[in-house]
Amino acid sequence: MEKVYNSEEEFLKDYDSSIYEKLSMTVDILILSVSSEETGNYRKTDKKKMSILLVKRDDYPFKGKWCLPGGFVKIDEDLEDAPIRILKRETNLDNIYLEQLYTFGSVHRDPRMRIISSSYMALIDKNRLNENLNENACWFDIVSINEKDDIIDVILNNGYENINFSIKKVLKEKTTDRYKFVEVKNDKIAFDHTIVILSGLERLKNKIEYTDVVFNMMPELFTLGELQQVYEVILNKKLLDPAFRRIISNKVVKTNKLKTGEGHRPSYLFKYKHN
Amino acid sequence: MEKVYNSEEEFLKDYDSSIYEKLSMTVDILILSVSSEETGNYRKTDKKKMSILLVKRDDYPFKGKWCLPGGFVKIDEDLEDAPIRILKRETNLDNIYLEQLYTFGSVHRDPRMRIISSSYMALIDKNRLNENLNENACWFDIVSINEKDDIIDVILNNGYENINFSIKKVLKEKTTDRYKFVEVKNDKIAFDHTIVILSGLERLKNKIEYTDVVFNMMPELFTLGELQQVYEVILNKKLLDPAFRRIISNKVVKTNKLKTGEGHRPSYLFKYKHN
DNA sequence: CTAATAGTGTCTATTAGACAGTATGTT
DNA sequence: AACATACTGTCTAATAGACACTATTAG
Repeated sequence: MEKVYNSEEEFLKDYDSSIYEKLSMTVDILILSVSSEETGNYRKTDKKKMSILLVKRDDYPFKGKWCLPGGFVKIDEDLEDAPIRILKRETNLDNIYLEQLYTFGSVHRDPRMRIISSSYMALIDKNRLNENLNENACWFDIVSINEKDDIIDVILNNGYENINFSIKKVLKEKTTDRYKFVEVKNDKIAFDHTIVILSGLERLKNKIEYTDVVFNMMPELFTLGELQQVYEVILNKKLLDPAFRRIISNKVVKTNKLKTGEGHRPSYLFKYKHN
Repeated sequence: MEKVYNSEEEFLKDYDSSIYEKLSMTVDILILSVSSEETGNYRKTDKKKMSILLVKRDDYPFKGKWCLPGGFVKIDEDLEDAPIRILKRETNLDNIYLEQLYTFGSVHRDPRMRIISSSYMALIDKNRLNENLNENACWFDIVSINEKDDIIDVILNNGYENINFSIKKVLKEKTTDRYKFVEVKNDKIAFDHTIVILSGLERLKNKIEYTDVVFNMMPELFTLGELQQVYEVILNKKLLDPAFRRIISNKVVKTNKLKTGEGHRPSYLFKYKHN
């Protein structure tokens, strides 16, 4: 016969947590930033690209493949503290914008054992790039993202190595409009991290329209041209100057400082304006 | 000295998964629907309210309090299959729109042991309400949601019992625009489920604007008046008829059927149009 | 007839898109 | 001077908000 408890304290004292089969939890972080590539022409502005931080696995499983920085959630650690700790470990950066993306939990997503993983997105100011990176970590530029017929083709490059993968957008039945990503081609990225990468890029693309998250990727002072380039690289399309300036006009404040020495008319530096 | 593995198979055969401390994973489902309340006047249309399904806990912890339907994720079950199973158990419904909301993982969110929980939102057609409900489950109408000075006050009612809780929207520092919900007053709802409820309602409010998810809450055939009422109850504000009809005109198809017997001009029935 | 909702026409205000123009520092 | 970007003015197209009006049924 089952024991009857009269208070929560009494119940908890007796509680045996081993009756359920337990599992492991990890977090994976998609660390996004915008990098600049010299054009060679002293007049032209640098070409901007999105970049993501990947880590080369030097252990099984997926030995030799690239993956997102991540790690196990400690038993006495809040879920949301895990990505902060891992971000610090990999980039030595504190106080970074982090946002939970999605929690993946297929039974066989990790060949070792049952692992459920929460993915996070971190947005980093480009000027903090390449400082104190963990040695196994490496920035990859997103060379191109091409979508046609529901197949998304992505090419990454870190200066030495190309990574190319393809994902298909598959409509779910009972959702009227949502789709999920399914890997079509991928031989260099471990786990389900290609899906995480695309989910994060898509999330950022949406969020840039109705929030101010971009400013987490910007330095304290920036020109409107630079800000526009970041928008363009995230949205993956050209914007018209007057329209762009109209839209961001109430999110920024003009300073009296100028950015000069660029081979053309100098531009005013702006700051983010909290509302 | 560490053993060197030459293949993934070899590595996995030796792998001891017990080296990490494990934890339990649950899912909680916010089941949302729209209910109708008779007005007493044969001419007037029913008053619509959002409703959510809550379960009374008859065991510790939180014995006697209400919570969202939920349960443990089985060790051999995909994460996303768990909410499907639990939804079936509680409502006997299949093929329902389900969407992951957020994964909560504070160390002490469950007093028994370390549990991380993924919350899901399910959207149900009002005409399937109250059929084959699990006996411990009960629909609560959202009587009111009032927001002033970043405090959100919610009142629920199931016909017998009132539930009233308050949540504060607190800005996070390093996010430029995101806030999180913090409980201010709550003595009837278990765990962190008040937060899940508000997150879901907010998500739905946003998604109704840029997706077609509403139609998961509608029957096969509906009038534009009914559809508009569902929009209004989700957005918690009145809409102007012409504007509403313009916006949804490309999402619906008019049929030649009429809804009559309402004490006023009959209205055409419409169907959802996939695009 | 009346109460109540169904459904439409149209005016106005706001916002988005597009283009063309002027401005200015570096080499 | 010429190049490249900075920045603005303005026209047009599209969209959103508001109001007023007509239509149609059950009782």
